[in-house]
Amino acid sequence: MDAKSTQRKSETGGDAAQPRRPRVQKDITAAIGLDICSERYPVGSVLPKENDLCDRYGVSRTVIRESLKALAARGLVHGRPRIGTMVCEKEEWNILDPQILAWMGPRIEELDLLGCILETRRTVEPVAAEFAAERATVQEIADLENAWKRMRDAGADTEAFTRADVHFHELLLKASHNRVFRQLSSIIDAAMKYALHCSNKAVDKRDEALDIHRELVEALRLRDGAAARACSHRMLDLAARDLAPAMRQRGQAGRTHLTKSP
Amino acid sequence: MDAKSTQRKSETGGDAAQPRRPRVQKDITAAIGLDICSERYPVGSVLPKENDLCDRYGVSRTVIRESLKALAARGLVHGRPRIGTMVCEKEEWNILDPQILAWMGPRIEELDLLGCILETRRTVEPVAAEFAAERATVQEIADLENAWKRMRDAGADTEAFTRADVHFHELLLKASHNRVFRQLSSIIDAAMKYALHCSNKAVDKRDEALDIHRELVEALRLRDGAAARACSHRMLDLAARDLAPAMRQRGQAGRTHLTKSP
DNA sequence: TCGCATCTATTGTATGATGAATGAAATTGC
DNA sequence: GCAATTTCATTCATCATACAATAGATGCGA
Repeated sequence: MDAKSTQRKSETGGDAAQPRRPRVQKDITAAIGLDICSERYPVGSVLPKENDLCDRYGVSRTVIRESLKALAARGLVHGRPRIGTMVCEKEEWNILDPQILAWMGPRIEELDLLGCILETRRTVEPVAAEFAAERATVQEIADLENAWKRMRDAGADTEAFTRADVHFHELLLKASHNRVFRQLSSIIDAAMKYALHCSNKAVDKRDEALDIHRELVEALRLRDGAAARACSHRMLDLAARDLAPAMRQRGQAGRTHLTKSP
Repeated sequence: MDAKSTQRKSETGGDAAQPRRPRVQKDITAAIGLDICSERYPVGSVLPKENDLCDRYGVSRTVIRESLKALAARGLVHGRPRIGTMVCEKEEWNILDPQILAWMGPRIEELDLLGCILETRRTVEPVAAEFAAERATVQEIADLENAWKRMRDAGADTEAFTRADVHFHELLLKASHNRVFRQLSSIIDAAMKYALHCSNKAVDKRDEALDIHRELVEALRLRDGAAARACSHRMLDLAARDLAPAMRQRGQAGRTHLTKSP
């Protein structure tokens, strides 16, 4: 009697013969976003007018417009009345957005994400650690320890390890009790995941990282700001070392800043 | 026969006798946002269901929904099916958003914006200055100098001075050629305006600030990273000094970090 | 041919209606 | 009496359509 309860057809890519108003905006957004990231619509070009896009994708203008709005919010396109919707310069793209990272696929490497994320971490994390040492609540410190335990227990599961690692650094920024840092955390979240994933590929180096993470939690517990800061620096030195090959292999990468510990 | 061509009435604020579908979404969004920020809809409460809001404001449900979506994007509210739209905790609010700052009005002070903005600047700006010293293009340095000149020529016009000041710091972050810093710049832009406005209220202290800004441009021109960093530190010491009264007058403010120069 | 007003195509904003999803309350089965 | 199920009100997503505003194209007169 539950023939009706089994109607959870979530066939995202399928065409299906049941034209019952499926949820398509995500797909349309992804399709256009993908076409932009793959330079099928090159930077500076104007994409087809909205009505043509409606025909091409077989949806109403509402959906097209919502999709374009979503892309505009990510800095991919910029619409002007009567002119059309133009693809923005890559400089304008919000490359920290998880969707864009997904749409870029392997081409992420062209963006020098690893470099600027590492620079940002070097700038912010030690300070955040120091702040956290005096401001974090016991609950927040406990949460950090739990995240550390999940890293420890991840075993060979690189995905799980990275997930816990990202969560750890997210919690650390939140524990700094600075609203801007906190917001920064959610902004760079997706990029952090990518960066940490690259760091963590070398399984044999994870024990070392694990130790430093634990030491950091210990420093917070002792309310020792200087020690927390130092831990953070060592952690980043480690990350820089592990990332060096991945970054060197494509030249660029800002000078010496990535490996020095001031 | 051209009675139709003279219909360019763009009276934004007026009521007008020809109510032919005015543009109202901005106003509705502001009205609800204002009601939330003034705690007429307290944190945690559920605001009226969409149809009631339609009646109350006399617009279609589409407008209400777009407005709620805009508020949700700012972290003010969070809607769930069947439940309704709930006002989020203040912690969730994106207090860096220009609109929210405007809606908060004088109550901005409750948010400790000055403190966390200053902390962030202390963390990021010196590093950005150092990066800029080696990476900025000559054009970018020239732009910075132009911003400085606009500060110098602002005279008694505090608004113009602050505008140029904000622009200067925005350009500095962009000149660091780090995409995360660059993005940070646009995110904290509105809050910077507020913070610098507070700093710049004391007209007699502006000459000092002006000098340091010029020195920073000079350091960039000489590609002297250490000097640029030092300038930035002194600039922030100055800002901290000028903000001290505004911040002290309402307790709080994170410990010692705001006035020390590491 | 040049400069100005007018026209027109395209994007932007608003409306009402309807299917789809959701979760809490009412109802039924045991 | 309690738990599982159904119902139902409400939000979410889409659609078709109409109106508004704007910038480029057109055309007219001097």
